[in-house]
Amino acid sequence: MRTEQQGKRERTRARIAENALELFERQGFERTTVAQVAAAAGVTEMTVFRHFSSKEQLLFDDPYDPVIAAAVGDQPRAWSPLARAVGGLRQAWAQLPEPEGDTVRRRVRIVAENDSLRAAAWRNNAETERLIVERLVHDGTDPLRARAAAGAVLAALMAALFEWARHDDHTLSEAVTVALDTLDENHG
Amino acid sequence: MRTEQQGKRERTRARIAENALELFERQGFERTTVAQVAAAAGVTEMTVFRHFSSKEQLLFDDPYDPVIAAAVGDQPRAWSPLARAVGGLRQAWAQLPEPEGDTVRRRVRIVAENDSLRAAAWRNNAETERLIVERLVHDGTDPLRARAAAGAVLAALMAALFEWARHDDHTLSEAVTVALDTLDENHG
DNA sequence: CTTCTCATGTTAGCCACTAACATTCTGTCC
DNA sequence: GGACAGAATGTTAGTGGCTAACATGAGAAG
Repeated sequence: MRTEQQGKRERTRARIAENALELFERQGFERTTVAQVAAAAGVTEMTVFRHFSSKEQLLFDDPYDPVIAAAVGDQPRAWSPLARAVGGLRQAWAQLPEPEGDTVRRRVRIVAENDSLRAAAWRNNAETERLIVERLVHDGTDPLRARAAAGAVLAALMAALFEWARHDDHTLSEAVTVALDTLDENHG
Repeated sequence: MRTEQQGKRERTRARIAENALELFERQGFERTTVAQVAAAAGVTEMTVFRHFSSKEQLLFDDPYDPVIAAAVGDQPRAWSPLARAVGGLRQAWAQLPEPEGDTVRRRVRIVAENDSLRAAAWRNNAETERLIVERLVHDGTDPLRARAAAGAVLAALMAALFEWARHDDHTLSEAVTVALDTLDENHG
């Protein structure tokens, strides 16, 4: 069966990601070398890069969903671009489950504390942003307004993620809700 | 006089930045090597890095102003965090002159077309964002809301910059106004 | 058992970036 | 004008992220 080889691949990938996370927590992202991650996972540097396109991607496993763009499109076309984007995010978020375990939180925490990684997160969002903009423009929104709305909403989302990772006093959903409400006076 | 040495330093710096911009336009950012930039400027690779902390910084000369944070603080404390941030940006922007020459536009154009550089622009904004957040939190705003508002406003600002660089049909001020209005229904 | 495939290893190299030390150039002070 | 101090640049020798080309080894399939 092909399943066994795929299983092996997935296990290797997971092992690399786990070891990377631990090392990053212990010594910091920048002071950790890809060679160290590889060694800790019992693997070659080359293999790390075959599973993760860059060192940063060791922290950005999570697939960022195009579900969001669709949800934005679902909002009433009479609403302002910002209201549609906020509404879309709220709707998309309601469908996603609260993350299990603490892996996500540990990853986000590391990202939140490093300017370069925060920036890298934006590169990771680029595709989502494009999809939202595309959706809004398709429905007649001015491109500039569409980009502004999409960027603003993603900025709020990232603020929520980072703040949630830093403190233990909110669930992720709560943080996202508060952040989005800040952009949308009707609810805040 | 010390002025002559400083003048020399500035001239070298300017020469490097100019040559870099031309090369980036001709061959693209990633396909241009720092060694090429150095050679074009009649200088060593080492010298390039003494003037610019990284290859990216060759495009981010412009000092991002803490004026913005102060302007945010000037807005009525009764307003919502988002309204204060938007108002602050509007006020700060009104003080700054429309950029002369086409250098700024050419730089932004290159940044706008490259995901990595767009991300790098966020790292460049990190300090501004921190200052805005600090200002809002100091005035009693919840940290999460402060971060969301600051991020949203900067996202809108960047959308304006990128859209302005791409097309010739707006002035920068107009683009910024439209982008900020998108976050602020009172004006949009 | 052989053959094909896919994960992994090996080697060699590019490029951004840094550190340590050497050089040249500028302005100053006598 | 000549010795000196300091700043700008050059040289050399790395480290670390990342890629390309080819080699090996272990499972699946006939």
